[in-house]
Amino acid sequence: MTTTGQEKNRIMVPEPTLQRIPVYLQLLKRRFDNEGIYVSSSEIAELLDLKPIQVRKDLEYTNADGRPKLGYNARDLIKSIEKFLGYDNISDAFLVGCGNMGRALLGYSGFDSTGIKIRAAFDTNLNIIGTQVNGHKVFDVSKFSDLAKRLNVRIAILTVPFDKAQETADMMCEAGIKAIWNFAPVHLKVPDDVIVQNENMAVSLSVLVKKLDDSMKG
Amino acid sequence: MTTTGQEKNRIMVPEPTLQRIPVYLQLLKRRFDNEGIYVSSSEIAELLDLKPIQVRKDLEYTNADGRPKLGYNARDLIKSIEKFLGYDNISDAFLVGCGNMGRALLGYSGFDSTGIKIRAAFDTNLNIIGTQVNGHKVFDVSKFSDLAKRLNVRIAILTVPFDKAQETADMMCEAGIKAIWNFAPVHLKVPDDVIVQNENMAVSLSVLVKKLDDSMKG
DNA sequence: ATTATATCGATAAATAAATATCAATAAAAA
DNA sequence: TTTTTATTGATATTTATTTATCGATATAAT
Repeated sequence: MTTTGQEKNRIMVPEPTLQRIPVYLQLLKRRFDNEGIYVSSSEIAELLDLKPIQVRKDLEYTNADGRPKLGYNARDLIKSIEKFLGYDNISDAFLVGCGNMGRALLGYSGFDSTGIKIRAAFDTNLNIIGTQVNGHKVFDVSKFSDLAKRLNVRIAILTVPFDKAQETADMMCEAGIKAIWNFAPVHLKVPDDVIVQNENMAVSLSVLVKKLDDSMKG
Repeated sequence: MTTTGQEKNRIMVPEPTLQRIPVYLQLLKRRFDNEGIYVSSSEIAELLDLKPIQVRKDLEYTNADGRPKLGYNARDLIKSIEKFLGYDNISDAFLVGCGNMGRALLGYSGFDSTGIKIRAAFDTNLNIIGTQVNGHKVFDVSKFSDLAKRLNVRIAILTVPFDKAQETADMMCEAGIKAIWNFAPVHLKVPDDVIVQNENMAVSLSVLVKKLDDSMKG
């Protein structure tokens, strides 16, 4: 019998909740990260256009501890969420594919707070191998496996063209990668113990265009 | 009484379905776009790790017409989905913020198929105003409103730093923009008739890290 | 011509997620 | 001190989404 990856006696967090929790964290760090500040579910809800009940229910999963009449101590809440998200275990990541999207991610500073550090970048293009891209050294893809194993890297960012995506993913999995952040517009086939998070830009844009289309017609 | 934007007597499409439909289209165009080819819900499901029933139910919303024993005519199915997604009405978009992410999107070729065309880019940086970035002319942001109104542009891509995001969104809404694709890690406050699609990279990465963390511990 | 088979599509059931209700509680106000 | 108020958090309800069942049907095999 195969499980879907979740253990039985572990608290199951709904996917929508899981996606909202980092948003709460971003907000809290930006606007409430001061000594002794309290923040209520209704304040958070107001700022994010959600309902207070939903915020409260989501925060329960992080073991946040609120106080009647006051709300949550913001500092404590931030700590609860960070613990929940596993930010204590800072992880290294490798990026493969230094095209437009790869370069953008290498230059993005917003990941520091997520406990992730892009350690190295890889490509097949001889013209950029050996150079630095946004402060990251670029290696030949053939070195990926060795380095990943040596440094025990578990997270990979996949930003290669779509027709190279599956073979790159295969290579990553063989190198011991357990989580792939996939920007190629392709559904990757990976072993059961590998997690894939898709970032399919064309799909997002399609959804937006469809909603606009509906709202114009409706 | 305010509605949430959906009309009463229009068929309501579940959000998860809406997000899967463009994925089907990508797959079909890439692998089944040939004369007379039939494709079944089970084939599609197999390729995307979904269940046939779900695929069939999703496709029903597009008015796809399947045939027992054979499945769907691929060409017809593609047409159904494209019609559903509103690809007939090709739209222009403006992009504001030519940093790393903005440049990546300006260089991304995968949007052509979604019926969207980035017509111009905008920035505040005098060094790049007037230049070309990935084949797109960069204008001063102060020109956005005029041009948007003149060309009747309804879609905007927001790739400015987070602390400029809300004011940029405000400017866009005043210029008549009705759909914002937001890459800033901020929840935007916009009028009810404006659609926002968030692409919050740090959030996605957090979710991935959390899932990895769980799968290691579990 | 008949039978077996693979599929769709309608309806029903099960599961997951969002929302509502309300008792308990701690702070603030009277 | 007592009352009012805003809030959490437990439980219950409602709504949304996924999954199952099964009759109808068109093709292919016998």
